[in-house]
This record gives sequence, structure tokens and C-alpha cells, in this order.
Amino acid sequence: MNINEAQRILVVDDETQIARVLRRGLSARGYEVQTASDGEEALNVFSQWPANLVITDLSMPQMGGLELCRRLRKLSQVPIIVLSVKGEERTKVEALDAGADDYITKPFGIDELLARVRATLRRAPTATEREVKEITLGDFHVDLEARTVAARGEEVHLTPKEYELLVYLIRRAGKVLTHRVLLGAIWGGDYTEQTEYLRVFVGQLRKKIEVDPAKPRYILTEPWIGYRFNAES
Amino acid sequence: MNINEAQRILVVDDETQIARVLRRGLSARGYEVQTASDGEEALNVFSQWPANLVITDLSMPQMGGLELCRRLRKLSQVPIIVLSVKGEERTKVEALDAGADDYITKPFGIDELLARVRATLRRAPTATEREVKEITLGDFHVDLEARTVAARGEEVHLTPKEYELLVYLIRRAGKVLTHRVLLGAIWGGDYTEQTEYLRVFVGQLRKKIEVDPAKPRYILTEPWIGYRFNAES
DNA sequence: CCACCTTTACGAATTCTTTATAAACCGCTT
DNA sequence: AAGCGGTTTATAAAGAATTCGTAAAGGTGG
Repeated sequence: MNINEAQRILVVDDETQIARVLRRGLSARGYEVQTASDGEEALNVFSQWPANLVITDLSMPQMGGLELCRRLRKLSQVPIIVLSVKGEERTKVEALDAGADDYITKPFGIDELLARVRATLRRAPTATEREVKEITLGDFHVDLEARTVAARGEEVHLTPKEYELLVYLIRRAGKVLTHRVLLGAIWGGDYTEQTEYLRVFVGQLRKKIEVDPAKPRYILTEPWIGYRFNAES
Repeated sequence: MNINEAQRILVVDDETQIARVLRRGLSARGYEVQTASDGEEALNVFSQWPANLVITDLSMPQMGGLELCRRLRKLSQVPIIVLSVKGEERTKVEALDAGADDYITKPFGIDELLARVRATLRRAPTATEREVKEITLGDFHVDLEARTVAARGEEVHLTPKEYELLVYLIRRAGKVLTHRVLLGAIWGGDYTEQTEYLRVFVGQLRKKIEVDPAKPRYILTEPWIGYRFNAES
């Protein structure tokens, strides 16, 4: 799949059993893998060996996955996938708030993990905000200069908040965006609890851009967490 | 990369650490670099040493990046790249309103910055509007030398401000132009809040150029944002 | 005096916010 | 596996806030 250089993945988990399974599964697919057993160690490894993707457990001795996310985000935009177990819902959302890209709930199959890894790595270069004149993504085209949006070739008229929200989603397509993050980005830091705003505006956006607003293909709901823009399919 | 003379870049940031990193990275690529630690100083340097590009942080003592953008725009069309911290979406928009050409969110890699610098400099010469004597667009014909406008073949008499406004709209047909931008362009930077002027003049223009002023086909309203000139249909 | 710009005023239109209700979802018990 | 509270989500629609369109009065300079 890859060319000259293999993608580097840093796996962070204190359970050596799991770490070993992941290392094997990922190495077999041609990824270069390093492991660390807590956040502290992960940061050290990362500074020496800048990975293209970090997969981290949440509960660990020394420094947990949540703190690791925060620290990593100060250094880099490296994609992060969080592993969580049932009952860590709160921490999971906090990790996503802190900038994690996606999550997987234990127990999971190696195939599911590999799929997430591929998806996350695929959009990594696109995810960061670059060339800011226009964005084409799947069925959508956004002209940032003209402030126009076209879905499947047809221009749709959006109100200011609808436009801001959609552009924010599209720019981070594939990434899980928490309610808090979205509200903070569009309405500002004082409205991070007003999830009802989001529901209303997501609903309006779906009415305008989805083929069947009742069965959304683009703006997907992540129950209890937030939303995610889906470019594929 | 460059020919005889190196491109001059002015870096404005109060964090000397960052300023130093930028200076090093840019110098290594053959750019000539000067630094300033706030807007005040930047203006001084700029008047003595007209840079081809200005890179400025937003939050600084004395004079912030926002004000610097406004002041620079009164002096020159020099391209400006703004550095902002994650989550300052609002300020970013203000900076672009104030005339910034691009923005980068901290933290960023030096490669990303260099890419933006190249892109911005590449656009720069094109940005200066070409010498054009007349414009034909859809049902409209503008003779810039004679200062006359014809709609659907018939000449319409416009007052100076009406003329300026219409030409500004036509030149940027298809783009949504914010109230702020339009007011700044026609009335100057001190009137960017007087949206009532716009309402009046757009109304007068519509009466003169629209077939049915109550249902505008050319000058379209983008509620809460501004106006847009529609060339098609 | 005339053309133009500025300012004011208010109903109409649009968007944003808030509320209400039904539907969907989760974990839990039976 | 089915049923059942407790949440969360989807949707419509009322209410509030802001802006837009328009006419007209007031001001300015030649």
C-alpha cells in the first residue's frame, strides 16, 4: 500500500498483552510500530520518533490518555485514536474534546481497528487547514472566497451560522467532533452547554443538504458525543 | 528559488522564541527577514523597509495584529499572513475582514508556513488589479474611462458613490461581500459600521438597474452578511 | 437651486433562540 | 428476549431579536 517509507504508529497501552497484539497486527500490514506503556513514556518516544498516528488507551498509570491528548496537541496535530472501555464515557468525551480524532470501544476486532487506522491516516493531510480558497469533498464544494456551498452540483443557500457549522464540519471531515467543540467553535466559549442549538441547526442543515434528511449520509450523529461529517459512501 | 533580489518578509511576534524560529526557517529558504515585537514597531520597520510579505501574531502588547492589519492596509497592499491560536475563529474572521490574506493556526509546522508563504507571494502580483478599460458582464457594460454604465443596453445615470459601489460589486461578481468590506472599500475604513448607508445606496442602485427592484436579480442580499452581484440568469 | 450624501423612521423579512412533543437509544430488570 | 424508566435526539413551530427595504427629511457644497 505504501511507497518508500512506512507510516509510523505509536501504540500506548499499559497492558502488554494488548500492546503486543496491536503491534503484531499493525506490523503485519506494513506499519512501523513503537509502543509505550504510559503517557509519560509516550511523550518521550514521540519527541524522538514523531509518529504519523497515536493509538492510546485511556486509563494508565503515571499519565493517562486524556492528559496525553492534551500534551500531544500542544506539540503537534498528529491524529489520535483513543481506546476506551465501557464506563469511561466521560473520559472518552473529554479526550475527544481535547482533540482526539476518533475512538474505539473495547473489546474490538483487529479488522475494525485497521479500518479506523486507514481512515484516519487517509484524511490526515487533508484535515489540517490548508489552501484556503476552496474545498472540494465528495459531493460538496465550498468556495470560501465567494462564501457559497454546492451540494451535488447545486448551490444551497445557508444562513451565517449554518454556513459556519457546515464549513467547520467539512474541514474536519471524518473526525468525531464533540458538542462542546462545535458549540465553542461556532457560538463561542459561553455556549458550550447549549446542545439544543446544535440539534436545531444540524437538523436545518440536513434538510438543506441531505438527500433524505431522516437518514443522513453526510452529517452523522455520534450518540452521546457529537457529530461527524462523512465524505465517503 | 529566487532571482536577483530576495523577497523581504517582516515577522511580527512578541514571543521571541517563535520569532527566532520563523526567522531561521525563512532565512534558510533565501528570504530576507526582519522582526518586530509589536504592531507599533512593525509599522516603523515597514516604513523604512517595505516588505513583500508580513507575518503577524494576533495578540501582542501595544498594538495587536488586528489593528496592524488595518493600519498596513491604509499604506499598502502588502500580503499579510496572520498567526492565531486555536479557537479564535471569531478573531480570525475579523483579521480577514481587516485585510489579512491568510491565517495559520498555532501550533503549525514550518513546512506548512513555508507553503502558505509561497502561495501568498505567488498570488500577490496577480492581486493588483489589471489595467482594464471596460467590463462586460451579463446584462451590464461598464466603461471605466468614460465612467458610464449601461444595463441591458440602456445607459443609466449613477452618482459617484453609486458608481463606485456598482463597479466594486461587478468586479467581484459571484462573491459574497460583507458589509464591512463594502463600506471600507467605498466609504473608507472609518465607516465600516454604517450599514445604513449600504441599505440606502443598494436600494437606489436597485431602483436604477433592476427590472423589478422589489425582486432583485442582480444585487442579491445575503442576510446578516452582505451583498452579492449575480451575473447569471 | 440642484444634485448628492447623510440621517432617521418603521413595517417587512430573515435569522436566531426557545419551547414543546414525538421518536430513538441506552442500560437495566424481569 | 421483552419490557421499562431515563436520556438523548429529531422535528416543528412559536417567540424574540436583529437586520433589511423604503421613503422621506435634513444637510452640504457648488
